Amino acid sequence: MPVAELLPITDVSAAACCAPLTKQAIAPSDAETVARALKALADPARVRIVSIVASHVGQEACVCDLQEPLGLSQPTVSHHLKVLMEAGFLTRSKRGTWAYYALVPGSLDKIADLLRTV
Amino acid sequence: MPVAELLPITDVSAAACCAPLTKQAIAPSDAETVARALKALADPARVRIVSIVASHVGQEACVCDLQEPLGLSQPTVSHHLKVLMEAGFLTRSKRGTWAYYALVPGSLDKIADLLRTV
DNA sequence: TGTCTATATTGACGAACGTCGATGTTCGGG
DNA sequence: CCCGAACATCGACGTTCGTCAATATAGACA
Repeated sequence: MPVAELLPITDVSAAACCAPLTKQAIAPSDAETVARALKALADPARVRIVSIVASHVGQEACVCDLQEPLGLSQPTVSHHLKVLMEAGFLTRSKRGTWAYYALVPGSLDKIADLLRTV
Repeated sequence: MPVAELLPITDVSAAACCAPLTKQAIAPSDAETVARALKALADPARVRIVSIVASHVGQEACVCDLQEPLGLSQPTVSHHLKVLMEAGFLTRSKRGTWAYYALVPGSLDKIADLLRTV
């Protein structure tokens, strides 16, 4: 995903307080993408979920692995898992009655790299 | 800041679905710290502010540099700047009538590193 | 002193968020 | 075929968030 894109740079002739640029700022649409990913992680419970999942072998865990350490109700845990899935940090694979959530490899590094280049 | 800390690991004798651990998960208090920092960046306008500030020479810009490209009212811009300051991503230095906001060196790398180790 | 300019603060409002209880759904075992 | 277990979805509630108009503050300059 390209981070530094075209940005409609308005004429810089005006104010006296404005310093010159050294590079292009992030494009608004890319900013929204980054913000959406960060928002998915910007919750203590979800940070812990990602960490707990990553701590298990194979980097996957079922809901029953999460509910007790988090101290949250089962619907709330499922809600957070859904948010993390839709943001691309977790995948779900149902085996029998259990639903196993796995960390998407490189997803955390990807957003971390984006942060560095912002 | 230590990321992998002691975590009250409950007895793992119970369920059949639970996979073993390979490391300790993040401590709840650290998760809250990470989440608080991410929440400060989890907004399109604030991502753009950080990017625009970082794009200027010396990695600093005044409010007048931000208001027009963001397309937000001046109070809203000031509000976002305050949030980013309190989260430790920006500093403020007033020179004359203008307020210059500068990127705190390494603050983005710090949170990026935290994300990798979560 | 008084005015103008740049920025901060306040108060208000609608939208989004985190949480829960209740209910729905799906699967395995008797 | 029915029951129980694991998980998802729904509906509701209180809180937080992003935004703005109005107002306050602080500095530059005449």
